[in-house]
Amino acid sequence: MHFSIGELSKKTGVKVPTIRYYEQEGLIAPPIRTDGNQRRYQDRDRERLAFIRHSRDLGLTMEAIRDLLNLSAHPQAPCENVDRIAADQLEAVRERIARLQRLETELARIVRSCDGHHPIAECNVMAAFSDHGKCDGDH
Amino acid sequence: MHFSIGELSKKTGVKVPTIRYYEQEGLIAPPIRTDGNQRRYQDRDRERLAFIRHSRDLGLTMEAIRDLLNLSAHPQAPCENVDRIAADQLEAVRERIARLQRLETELARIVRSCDGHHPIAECNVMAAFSDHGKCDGDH
DNA sequence: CCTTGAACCTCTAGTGGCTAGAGCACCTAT
DNA sequence: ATAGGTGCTCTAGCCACTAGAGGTTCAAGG
Repeated sequence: MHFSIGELSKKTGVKVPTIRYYEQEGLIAPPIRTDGNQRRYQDRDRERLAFIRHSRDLGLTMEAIRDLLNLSAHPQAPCENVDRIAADQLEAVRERIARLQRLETELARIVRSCDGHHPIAECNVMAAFSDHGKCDGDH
Repeated sequence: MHFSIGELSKKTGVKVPTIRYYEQEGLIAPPIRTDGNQRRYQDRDRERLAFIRHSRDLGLTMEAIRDLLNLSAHPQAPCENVDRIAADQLEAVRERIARLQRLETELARIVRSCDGHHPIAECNVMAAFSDHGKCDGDH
């Protein structure tokens, strides 16, 4: 029924200090305590923490998660705001992918430009890092 | 010949506080000062800072940049270590892309699963955030 | 009942790579 | 001579934790 922070950690995969941090930040409610001041959790807490964990794994910021948790407190309200948070996150992920792909192209070109057998003074990789003019895009 | 930190900033696109931060971190040498204690830079400093800036734009960590700068102090040494830093960075970028693409797939599926016109209690997006079991991969 | 040691507690500081702000001094143009 | 734009140092803040110190409590075994 009631379990310790270590057990909650094992059940959810969230590290113990992180759980305490989430409590401090108001993402999870302060649980009840034993006479000796140790935290004791219930299934309710486990579900909420699992939600937070999974949302973090999906790349959501703590702010977005906070918004979702607030929204979930009004289960009758329409879910458009929920969906918008997810759509925004998808868009953000797509932008980061696009940016990284430009980087990858550039780095691949740089790596190909040298075989590792020159003195550094004549290394094309070194030259490429020095000089943006040798790049195609703007990254 | 000699120019102020503001001018160096304009020439390189690195913000003034960032230049001071790089100096503090030992990436660039402390420049000479005016009688009134203001920094005065030379072209040499501009080149080094441009190198740092471009390397940062290519996603290198400050540690990797520090390594490159140290290597460049031995221009006769073979460039294999330089090339390895670049190759490692390329590999890191590719891993981040792969991870983000898994995320994108998952998020796209989640976003598609709801049209925004349900009460939150029945929202598939909300359900997907709660429960990793509904996901394909492990992100 | 007592002891052991694993797990818990709070509090502070550190991570990376900057950025913002306070409260001053200086430098250049008029 | 003065105005205001630029410079200086120092401290704190950002995000989302993570690490460590120094102490307390809990559960299992004797």
